Amino acid sequence: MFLSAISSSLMPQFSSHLSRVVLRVSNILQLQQFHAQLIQHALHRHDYWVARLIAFCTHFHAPSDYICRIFDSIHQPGVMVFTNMLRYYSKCGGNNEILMLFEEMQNCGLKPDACVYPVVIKAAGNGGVLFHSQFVKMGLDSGKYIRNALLNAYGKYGPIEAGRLLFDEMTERSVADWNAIISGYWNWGCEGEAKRLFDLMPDKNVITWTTMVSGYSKMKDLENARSYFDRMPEKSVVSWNAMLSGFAQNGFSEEALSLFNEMVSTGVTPDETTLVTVISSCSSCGDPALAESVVKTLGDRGVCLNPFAKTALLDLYAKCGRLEMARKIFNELGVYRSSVTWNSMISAYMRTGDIPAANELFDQMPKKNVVSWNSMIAGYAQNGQSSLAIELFKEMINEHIMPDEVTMVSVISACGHLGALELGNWVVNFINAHHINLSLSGQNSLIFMYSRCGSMNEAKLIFDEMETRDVVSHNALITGFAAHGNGVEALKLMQKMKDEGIEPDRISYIGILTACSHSGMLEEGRKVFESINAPDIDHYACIVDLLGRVGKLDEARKVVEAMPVSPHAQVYGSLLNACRIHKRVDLGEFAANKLFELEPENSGNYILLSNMYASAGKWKEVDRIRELMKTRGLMKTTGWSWVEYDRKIHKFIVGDRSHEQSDEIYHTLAELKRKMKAAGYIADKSNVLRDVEDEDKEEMVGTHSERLAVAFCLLVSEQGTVIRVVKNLRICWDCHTAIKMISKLEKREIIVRDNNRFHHFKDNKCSCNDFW
DNA sequence: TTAGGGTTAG
Repeated sequence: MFLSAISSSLMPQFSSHLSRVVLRVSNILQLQQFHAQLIQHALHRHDYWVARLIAFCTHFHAPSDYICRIFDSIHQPGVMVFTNMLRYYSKCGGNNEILMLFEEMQNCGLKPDACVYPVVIKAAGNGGVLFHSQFVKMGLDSGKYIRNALLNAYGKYGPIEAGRLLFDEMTERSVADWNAIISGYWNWGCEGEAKRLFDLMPDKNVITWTTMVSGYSKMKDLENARSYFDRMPEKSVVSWNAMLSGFAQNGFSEEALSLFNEMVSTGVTPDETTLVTVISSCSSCGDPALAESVVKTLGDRGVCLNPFAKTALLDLYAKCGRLEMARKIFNELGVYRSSVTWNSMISAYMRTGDIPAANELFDQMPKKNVVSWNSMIAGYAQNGQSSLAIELFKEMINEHIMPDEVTMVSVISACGHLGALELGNWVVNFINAHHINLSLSGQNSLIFMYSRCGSMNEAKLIFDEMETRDVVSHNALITGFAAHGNGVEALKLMQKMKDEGIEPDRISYIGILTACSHSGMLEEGRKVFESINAPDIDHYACIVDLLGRVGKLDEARKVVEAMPVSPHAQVYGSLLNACRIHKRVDLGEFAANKLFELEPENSGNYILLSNMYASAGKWKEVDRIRELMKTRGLMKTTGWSWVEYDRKIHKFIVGDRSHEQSDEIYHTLAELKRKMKAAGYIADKSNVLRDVEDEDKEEMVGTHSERLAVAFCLLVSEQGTVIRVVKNLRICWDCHTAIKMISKLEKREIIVRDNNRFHHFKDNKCSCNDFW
């Protein structure tokens, strides 16, 4: 029957025989027999028959190299062969091949069939609309399918207004045209116009309704999505899938699973896409057993796992900690791995902290996309490798991969962890220059970054300018106030968030209590602590710290002894620190002994105790602790000190001479020493200079690297500017004294970060109110 | 031979 449409001039002499063969082709084997017949009759280069052959290949999913061989064997393909090749590539998503073939076809002087244009427009992506004016000139713009393809291109890539103009000009509009423009409006977030056209549309079909469901889902308006879904005159499996993914992608995985049950009990047969969404929902619920049972049940009904579903399953196993199962699927997928498969496996390794394995896959990955880079950058950041995260971000830019908001959240957060403000500011400029829009989580990360870098004014500015704020936004700012010892602002913010109807969570309370503690606000802190519904162990650590810092050491000890849960190291750490400040050796020894039981390997605790003895002038005890550390093999653990300068992080360690400006740094240090001597800072009980001369002791108190960092800052910074010493600068007693003196000698303000806390040194004074 | 649904990163 289909042969009757072919003009007789194209019919070769054996056509009647072949037509019988053609009619019998119903699988790939018969297709090959048909091919053999063509060769036998020397028709394997004839345009019409080869075109038929390619159409069969497309229909029966013949391997691509088989089809390419057929195409390549024709020296001068005609319009029909080209057309069917284009259709083949259209079916398997070979957009580049379509554009190349289309060009080749024109170069050969062949006039493409009108049916080719919609395929080419679709394949051209955002370039599809460029054909529009060409079609107008050629008089092709009245073609039904061409106009629909153009409408789709405008809907997907914009400008949507141009699509609307085309739509309005049309005298006859098909259902597909209406659907295309409505879908286009959803794509551009124009809910009002999408709804208006939906209401105006005369004959809506199931696709129209489904477009509305997925449109509202994408706008996170699940109430309306569900309402349209419930009102649909008929539902297809795609409609169910749209509603399912609406729930799944907006974090309502349990609702998705219950809708899936409803779908099955209604008698709708799920397809492979359903399976993908359901597996992903099981993954969010942390329920691999459910996913396995669904896979099995649907498998029994003939629904199989396509590469999408297999990737979803891989991700499920990865997230449930079954890495070997995930890797097995990854290996089995072979050529069917997509970039999503690779990315999922990379982040699986990063999640378990296996950076080398993630790195290996990243290097092997054939086509990296922005998510691949984001997975790596976030992975580094989450594994405490902030500097490497930033290095990778720079590499990404060098490779001309455009970062998105997700990239920036990781990078901003990495800058925050490093306390690298200059770098942070550069990142903010980058975001502005490239018009990267920051959502709530992006703005929250900015507040975190500025707070960690000590720029509270900037942090507040971001906070104040935000349209909506959540508990994380408030916590980021409260934690910043806490680090700066600003209890008043922290308490104000707590009240403000309550007024806005946002209930403080455990993190908020830790921040507020810390702020009170660093400001010496005993009564306010007590009140807050008493108001917490069920204070946890960290809240206890905060109140112990507060009581200890203000000198209520016995009360602090009573709280520790009366705690409903057994205290962790942080609780005893706070107590020991308080004992150091107030020189309460007896209680300090009690706390230290508890700490040595809980964390025998943590050299910081020994240093804290040693510093307590030092502040009390008990030098014999200081030496005893040093010996203890030596016998326990804890002398090697010396931290790096990091300084941010000119958007680079400079690292220093004890006895370090690896820095390229080492000579100048040591020279500056010696100069400082000379100035201090001249200013009379020699013979007092401070061990500042003693440490500089005694390498052994330096290692114990770990201040040499810090002083190198300070010397570096002095070296590179302009007179009078703020010096920013970042990360790992544990300010022990002598270092604190040293920086105070430096600030006076050099007449500058020095800002030093001590873990989460900032110290502003100016004119031999420090902003903190500890009793140093 | 047109229009609706899918997996990954913060």
